[in-house]
Amino acid sequence: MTDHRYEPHQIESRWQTVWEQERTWEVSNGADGATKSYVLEMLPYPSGEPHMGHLKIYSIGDAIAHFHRRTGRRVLHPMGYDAFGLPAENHAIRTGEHPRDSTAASIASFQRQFRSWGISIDWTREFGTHEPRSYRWTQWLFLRLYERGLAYRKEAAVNWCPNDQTELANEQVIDGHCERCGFEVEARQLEQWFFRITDYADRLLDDLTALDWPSNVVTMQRNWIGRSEGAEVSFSCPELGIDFPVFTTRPDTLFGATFFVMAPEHPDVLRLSAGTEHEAAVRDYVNHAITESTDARGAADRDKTGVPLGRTVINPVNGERIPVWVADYVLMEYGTGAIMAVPGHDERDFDFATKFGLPIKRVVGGGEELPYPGDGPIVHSHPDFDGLSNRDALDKIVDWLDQNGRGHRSINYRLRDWLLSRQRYWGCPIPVVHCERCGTVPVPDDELPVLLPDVRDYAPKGRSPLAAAEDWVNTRCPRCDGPALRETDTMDTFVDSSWYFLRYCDAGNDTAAWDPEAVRQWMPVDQYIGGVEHAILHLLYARFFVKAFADMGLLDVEEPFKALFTIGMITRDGAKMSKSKGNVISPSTYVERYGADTARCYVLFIGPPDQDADWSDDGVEGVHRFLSRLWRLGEEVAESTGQTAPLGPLEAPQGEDLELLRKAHWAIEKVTNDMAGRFAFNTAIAAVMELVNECYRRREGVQPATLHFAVATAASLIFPFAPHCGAEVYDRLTGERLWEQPWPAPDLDLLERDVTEIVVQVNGKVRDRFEAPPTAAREELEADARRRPRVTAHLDGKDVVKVIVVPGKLVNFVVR
RNA sequence: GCGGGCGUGGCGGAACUGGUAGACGCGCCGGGUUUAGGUCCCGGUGCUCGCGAGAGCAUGGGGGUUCGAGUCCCUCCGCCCGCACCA
Repeated sequence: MTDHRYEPHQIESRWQTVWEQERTWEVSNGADGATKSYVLEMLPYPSGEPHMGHLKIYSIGDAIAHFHRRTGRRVLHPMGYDAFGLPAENHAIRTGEHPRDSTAASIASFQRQFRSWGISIDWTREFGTHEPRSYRWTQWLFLRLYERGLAYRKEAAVNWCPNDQTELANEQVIDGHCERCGFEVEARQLEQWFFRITDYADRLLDDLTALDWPSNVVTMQRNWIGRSEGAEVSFSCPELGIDFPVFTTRPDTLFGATFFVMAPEHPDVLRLSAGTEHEAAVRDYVNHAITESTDARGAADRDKTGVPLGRTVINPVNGERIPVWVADYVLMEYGTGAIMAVPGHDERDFDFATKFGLPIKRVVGGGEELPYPGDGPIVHSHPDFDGLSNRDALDKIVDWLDQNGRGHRSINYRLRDWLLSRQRYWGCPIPVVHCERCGTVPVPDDELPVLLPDVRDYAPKGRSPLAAAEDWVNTRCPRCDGPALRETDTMDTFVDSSWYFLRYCDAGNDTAAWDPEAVRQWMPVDQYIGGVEHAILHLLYARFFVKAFADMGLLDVEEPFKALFTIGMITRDGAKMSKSKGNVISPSTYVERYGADTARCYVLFIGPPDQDADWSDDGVEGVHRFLSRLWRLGEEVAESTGQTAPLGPLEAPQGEDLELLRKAHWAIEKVTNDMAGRFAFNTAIAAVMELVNECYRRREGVQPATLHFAVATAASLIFPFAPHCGAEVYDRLTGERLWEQPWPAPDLDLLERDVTEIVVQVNGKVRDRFEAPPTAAREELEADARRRPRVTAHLDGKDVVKVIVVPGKLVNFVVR
């Protein structure tokens, strides 16, 4: 063995310099006929330094990018930063450091580390979402959505985080608490900007079927959109001359409605109770309900509360008068903010009726007890429907309602419009002004970007910190030139991340967000990679943007991410890494100690990439040992064969040569399948380990050309995971640049064996094994198997009832 | 409550359509190289019984289908994730 040591830092910096100087990973927009592949990992939020999750996600993406390149595709693999957002702003509030400065420092650290990891990025397309050259187009796109009526303003009860002093989208409220700081969220009424994502509910739902996404993510999106088919039915209140429509998925149970409930926020609640003996009680109840936290109100297991309004409404199907109540289990945001209550067939209505002594009526047969939510024949309803299955009755009842003008088919969604305004500093300014005379006026395209002004105080005080920048706020109306005020809200950072992948296609464009031709070339993203925590928000918003832009003629794809892969977390000692637990380890520690190739290979080798995996320092050592072995083998073979010459194949290899060649081709096939068919990087690396082990075991017994081929193959196969080490070994052996070599193809003829191992079972238990030609006939195999001494021992004195022969595999004797 | 996933040696994990359970790595045991330690190289290593050939038991528990089940079906237990009064 040579006394050379594997020195990853020298090797890695050498190849990184080559790639940087030769701009190896840059790709132009000029099509050259090769199939394109857009490989994208979710862009990082630059805060502090990259962590293990970053190492994992970019190691995965890079492996895929390399594999796609070497299998003949033109690969776009860009990088950028989701640079606006709360952590940088909170840091500014604490320290006074401008978010721009802390963000720049963090970005520099990410850039340094990505380079030290050797990730194959086209750096010419890099940008941060906080740069004016980038958010100029975020604003431009906002205005296009505004023109189409897809961005609008309305006053709404919003989720307000009293700690962060900002409102939150529904998606950012977790169990009634702020997603970021954990504070309990309150309700507030504010004028807010929304995107009309609900217009796209059906398309967002329907197009899920065409996506190659993990099924749990598809299910989560489907549930989030929450499409329900049913009917809208009008209940009238003749005293006040108002009709109250309700949405129901169960119009078949209309005859079982025994009361009617309105949400506390319903605009007619106070009017209905006015003048009744319940007026004061209703007012108290509503005030209490509205100020209560969404957390407490949302709990499904909480006791039902409510008060009667002292009014009745008429059930359109039977003319019955049923009492109206107000109760907080009815939500204003869903349906019409009022429901018909059918306690016999709905658990919530049943609980309410039981608590307040309201009548409970069965109108669908089946089930032992009420409430019964299942199917069955209609009973106690109307002669026209009684006896029908409830499903048939449902259609007939809706038809009847429709003909009589009392209702119609209807669809409701759980999905709400996307609230995008934030009373925050570090975000993209919303490019509109408010003019006393003209109202809301968009800033003209040629005045973009509306630059984020500098302020002294970042702390929110119930309004955006931008409101303090008076010189900036006071402006002229673009329409009438009168005095006007700038919008001081900034955009949710999800707006930035909903289109960044389009900008990569044409990142340098300063006359348009993108050239449609450039986007046509690269979109959709062929493989998107990211954390499952973005399964709903980011992925749904990005899909909405792409559909909206497609409708405007800006794009010709309808879906941004053709395939999605979600990665599992890296834990330590079984727990999520966090500062408070003190169990954080950083990638740089390991890159410095073992080199980037070891760190990258290890995060892939640790287990299936979509599962959580626990970090182990001993495991890192093992991977480092493997790369060292591969490298030393390369040195040894290069020295003994005289280096820099690809050796020709052996003619008619035999014995150990044949065995090692077979192992090499077996590894090629295995790694190729693991890369192409699935994301089994762990077993792919294991296969290369097997090949290297085989090289060591057989290196004394094979011809130099055989060993040379096997080692070069190992280098070639490890390249997507450990590019520096792979390139180095391959270069030593052949003088060629590995990334320019096509991915190896297995010689399947060589893999065909002239004997296969046959397993012999007796009653399903393995008793012996022997070798036979794969073409051996069943009778022959059975006879051979029967002759094996270890088999006869188990057959003696017993009846062979049946013999199963699977040619090329096994013989099973069934005995009694 | 509803929806989805998972459960395999001392540990991380392999096992593609039912057909040799435990690839690969860690750890451990033994041998070699070395003045020694480390490195490195070779071999062994699921559990129980047995000197041994070997036998029995093993993929969370129980049951089933099958010549044959980690894999399919039923059931129970445990853990994880998502949604959670959406009418």
